[in-house]
Amino acid sequence: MWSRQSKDLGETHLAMVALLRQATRPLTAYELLATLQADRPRIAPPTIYRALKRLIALGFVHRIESMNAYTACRSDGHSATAVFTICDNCGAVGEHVDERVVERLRRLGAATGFTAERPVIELHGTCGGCRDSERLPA
Amino acid sequence: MWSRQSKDLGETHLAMVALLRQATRPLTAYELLATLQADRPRIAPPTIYRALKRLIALGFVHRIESMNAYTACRSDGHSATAVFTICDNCGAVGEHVDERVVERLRRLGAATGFTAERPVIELHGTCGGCRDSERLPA
DNA sequence: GCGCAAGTGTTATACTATAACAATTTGATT
DNA sequence: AATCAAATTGTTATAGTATAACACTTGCGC
Repeated sequence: MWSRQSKDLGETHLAMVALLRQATRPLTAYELLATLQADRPRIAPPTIYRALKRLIALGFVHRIESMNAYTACRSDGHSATAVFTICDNCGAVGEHVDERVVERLRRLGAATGFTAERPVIELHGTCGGCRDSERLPA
Repeated sequence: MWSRQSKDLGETHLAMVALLRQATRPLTAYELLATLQADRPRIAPPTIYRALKRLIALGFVHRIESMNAYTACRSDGHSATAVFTICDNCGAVGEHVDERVVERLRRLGAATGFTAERPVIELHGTCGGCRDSERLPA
C-alpha cells in the first residue's frame, strides 16, 4: 500500500505556482490556461483545475472565493487559515494570519453546535495606495 | 428631481424573496429561474440577476460567495455585516451578526492601510444536527 | 509481462453571469 | 390627456467558470 500524498509536482504545477507568485493580483483558471497554452497548445481546462485542486490541498495556492480566482500562498504557515484583503481598485491581495480572529469565528459557530472546517474570510475594499491616489490627483 | 431608491418591489422580486425564505438552503440563480418559469415561461436569466442585484442592495437577500448562491436575509438589521455558517452536509445556512468580529477584521486590514468596505465571512463546516447523525447511525 | 492505481489528455457539456439592444412601463410635466 | 424622460423588463446572444466521462499513459509490484 502506498499513499499518494505528495509526489513531486509536475511541470504544469510548478509553472502555475510561478505564474501566481509573479502576479500582483489573483489569476483566474482561464488566465493561467491562456498563459500556459503559449508553450503547450494542447493543454485544456481540466488539467488546470486538477492542478489547482492539488496545489490548494498542499497549501501552495489559495482560492479567492469571492473572485473565482487563485493566488499563491504568501504566508509561512501553508495550512493556517488566512484573512484576505482585496483592493477592488487595483486588485492587490493581502494575506494575513490572525489566529485570534479565526478562533473567535470558530466559537461564534460553535455556540449553535456548528463546527467550522473551512473558514472563508475575504475583505473587499480599498488599499492604502489606492486610497491615497483617489484624493484629488491634482 | 426624484430619486429611484426603492419603488415597490414587483411580482418577480416578491416571488423570489418568498422562494428564498421557504428554502432550507441557498438557491442558485438558475434554480430560482427554473421555479419561476413554471408560471412565466418567458422569464430569462437577466431578469433574475437584475432582481437579485436589487434585493441584495436593499438588504433582503445575501449572496453566498463561496457557493454562487443566494439566501434570504434572516437578521433584523438588513444592512449589518453577517457571518454565515454553512453546513456542507445538509446545506443549511446560519446567519450571525457579531459586530466585535467585524470590527476586529476591520482593524486587521486597517493596520496596513486597508479600508474594508465589503467583508465576506463564510464558515463552511458541519452543523450540530449533521454532526450528531454522523455518529454511527446504527 | 501483467495488472492495478494514479495521473493526464481530450471532448463535450453543465453551470454562472452579463452585454447589448428592443420594448414597455412609470411618473412628471405640459 | 399627450408627451417625454427615466427606469425596468424582455430577448437574444455570448462570455466566463467548472466538471463529467472516458481514453490513454505511466509507474510500480508481483
